[in-house]
Amino acid sequence: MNNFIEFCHSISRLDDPASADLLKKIRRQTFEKGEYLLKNGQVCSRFYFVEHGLLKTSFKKEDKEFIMKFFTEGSICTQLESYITQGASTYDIIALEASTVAYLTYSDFESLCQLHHSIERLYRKFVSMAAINMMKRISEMLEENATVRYNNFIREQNDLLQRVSLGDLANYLGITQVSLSRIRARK
Amino acid sequence: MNNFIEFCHSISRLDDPASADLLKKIRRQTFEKGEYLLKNGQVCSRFYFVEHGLLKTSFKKEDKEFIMKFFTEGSICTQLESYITQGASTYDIIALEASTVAYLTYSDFESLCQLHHSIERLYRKFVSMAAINMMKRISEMLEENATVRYNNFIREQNDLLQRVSLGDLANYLGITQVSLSRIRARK
DNA sequence: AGATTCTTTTTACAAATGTTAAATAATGCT
DNA sequence: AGCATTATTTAACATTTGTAAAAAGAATCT
Repeated sequence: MNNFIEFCHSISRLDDPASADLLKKIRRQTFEKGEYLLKNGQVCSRFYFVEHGLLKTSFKKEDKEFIMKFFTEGSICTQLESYITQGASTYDIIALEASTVAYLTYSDFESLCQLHHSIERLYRKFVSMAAINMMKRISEMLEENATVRYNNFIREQNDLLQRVSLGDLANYLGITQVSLSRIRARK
Repeated sequence: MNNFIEFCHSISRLDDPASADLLKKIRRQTFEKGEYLLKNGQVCSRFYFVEHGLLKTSFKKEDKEFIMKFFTEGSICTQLESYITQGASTYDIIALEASTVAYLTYSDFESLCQLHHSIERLYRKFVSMAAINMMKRISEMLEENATVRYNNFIREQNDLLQRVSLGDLANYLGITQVSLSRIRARK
């Protein structure tokens, strides 16, 4: 499922006028590998959907990078805090592969929500999905050590393992690359 | 702010009919210290708001307990995943102090969302707030070690420190009580 | 191919956290 | 008050993870 409007329909029923209005507002853009969709300090003014490619949201602290999330084809990709509050982001969004994204601007999406109850509901469900995913991540970080987290990752996102550098994977798991390398060695 | 309906108004504008309908559906209940609002395996069928008291959501794994969140006066208290999916919860919700909560049942809240666009928007904002909070928690777990997380906790929730056992605090921080005790000792 | 750069692994040592058990302190009960 | 229970701290040792530096391996470029 890498078509935004189809994805929306699969998440929540949209009446025809809503669907038509939504379709009119969807924009599209492509990014090269390494390009920034959002830079630390900017406001995230777009609600992205990944059609092709792979991206990450991350932030840096004292030369160390931490990755909040990878975004693959068929997933919503936004820096939620900045998007919701329309405040400066502390995160980047960076293309890890050449990527094409569909997006709605913040003001378009907000207008659509005002105009169409069914789009407001769609948005509600998007955020609900994001919240559930984050809760799972928190649980996993609480209860499992890095070895288990790594094994969970290769079990649940084996495809990603092929596409993400081990450095980035370590930054996502919250350990150093050296530590990840160690974990991989003893198996 | 420990009145549910006022809290709702403070989050998102509600038109009068919506506000009136919402008010009609709000129920109230009190719990003794130690009582369960939700047990692992049950479906979370209520959307709680804490008027007085203190609660936690937690889960157990191999005798170890992990705490997802504390809920104080004036905050939403729900096991979001179970509530949203209406599936069995893997978490408990437990009163840490005698507590009184206001709540909406799932079916009432869903009906209200169908009926009133402004309540759908309110719900959207509730979930957005929850998502932002969880994202902050994830960042903190990624970038800070237990000592810093403990110091952040006493800085940002010093009131809670007085009300929560150190065991529970350790379970929230994701470390053992022994380790927390050590952190507290060296200061 | 050779040179360069980036990624990953390895090594050695330091620091943080976990585990188990015991000791101490605090709380609640009768 | 005295007893029992629970919460917290301390100690000793094991394991995990971090740090820094070097080595090995892969990818890129000309």
